[in-house]
Amino acid sequence: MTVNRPRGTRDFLPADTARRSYVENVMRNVVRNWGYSEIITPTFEHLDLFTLKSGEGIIGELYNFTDKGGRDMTLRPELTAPVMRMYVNELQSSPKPLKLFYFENCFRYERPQKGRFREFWQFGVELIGSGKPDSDAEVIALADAMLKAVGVKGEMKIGNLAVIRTLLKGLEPEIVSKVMRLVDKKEYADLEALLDEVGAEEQLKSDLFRLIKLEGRYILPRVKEMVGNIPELAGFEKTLKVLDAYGVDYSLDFGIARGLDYYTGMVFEVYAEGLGAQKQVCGGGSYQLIQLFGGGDVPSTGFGIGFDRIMEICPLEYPAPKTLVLISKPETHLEAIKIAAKLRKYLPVHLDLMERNFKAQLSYANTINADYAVIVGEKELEAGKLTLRDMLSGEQELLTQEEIIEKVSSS
RNA sequence: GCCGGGGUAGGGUAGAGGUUAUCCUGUGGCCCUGUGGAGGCUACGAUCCGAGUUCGAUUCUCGGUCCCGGCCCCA
Repeated sequence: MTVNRPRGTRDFLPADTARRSYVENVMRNVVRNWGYSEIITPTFEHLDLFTLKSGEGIIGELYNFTDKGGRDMTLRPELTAPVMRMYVNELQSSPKPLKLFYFENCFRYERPQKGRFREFWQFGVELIGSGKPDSDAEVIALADAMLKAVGVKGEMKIGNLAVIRTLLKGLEPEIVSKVMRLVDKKEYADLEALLDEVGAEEQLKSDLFRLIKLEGRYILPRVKEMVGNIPELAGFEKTLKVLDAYGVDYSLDFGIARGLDYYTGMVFEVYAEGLGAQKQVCGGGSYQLIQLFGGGDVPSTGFGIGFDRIMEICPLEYPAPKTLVLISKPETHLEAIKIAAKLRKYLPVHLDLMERNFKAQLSYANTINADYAVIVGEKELEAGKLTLRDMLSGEQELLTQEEIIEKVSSS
């Protein structure tokens, strides 16, 4: 009987893993240079943490379980809630703004398809404690910088929920939720039907449709005509000015309407081509979640990047380090081990572990695509040197260990 | 949860209701104990699972499962 990997999970082979961790570190370097600190939260949490945030309805999409103490638990489906929980538990009195990032696996019980797995990785950022325009702008610019650093070209769309909420303030809360869902899905026919059904005013209808069809970078004046000069727009305008200074390319879209109540103002999404039905590679915005978890009234802004989708379209290749294979004979094998120990301080070194003969060791070096073979034979040891063979050109020269390290490192 | 297309060695494939199920590649060993990539020999290695039809099923039928894509959902 063979046991297969669970549905929706993946094995990452050595080459995949090397590339993934390379790209991951490119992204890490960007966020670190923006002054963000990495955190790690538990792989599983109390089920309540997520039902509190997203409602009981998400249980169907969670990998939840009851532990041996009878507690309802779940593998984490995302990291914003855990980070907020961590904040409330341990970080409330730390200096603001608090700038955190994470790179972790998440689990969702969903039907796998292109760009969607049951175990997937999220790279995310949370900026806690500031609701100022500059903070919103920094988070957007950081997402933009991270995507650029890994060579992903996407379309950045920015919106602000205050606009559509102002427009809809005369409607019942549950109607507002329905409207926002339809807006987000761009189902305009259903939207019109719903508005007629609830007897919305003509003015509201025409404004709403105008609003969600507005596109581009310079549509704010027309938005103001509809909702007036609400204070949120002043801040939003400032955010956009900062983004211009950062040189971020974006377009505005007030049809981004994440239905969940804790999104308060700015929202943004990045879409990329080449991903089939799952085009969104990044989503974020400003939100209020901390009160929900028992903390104070602390504004936050954050985003999550779907790392697996990034890997699908990211053009970066892993620059493999130069690799050596030491080739020895039975008489020189122990000496080769001593030499390997020294060389390994600088370079990846392979040694024969299968008692192969000279020729087979060289053949192994070829098979694994080693860059160099280092021959540790009697002749070399007598001379106090080693033969370095370039596996590509076949050229050989007699060198000291130091010369080998120097030559290989600089090639 | 729903719809469509698939599943033959580690990877890629061919075939056929019937004797030992192809071929390529891979990996180990040998030819070959100080010079790899070629070649030869050799070993390893597969019909997704279950039920049904049949004298006989890997092939046909049904169910399951997994993979791929789409819908729904997307915190």
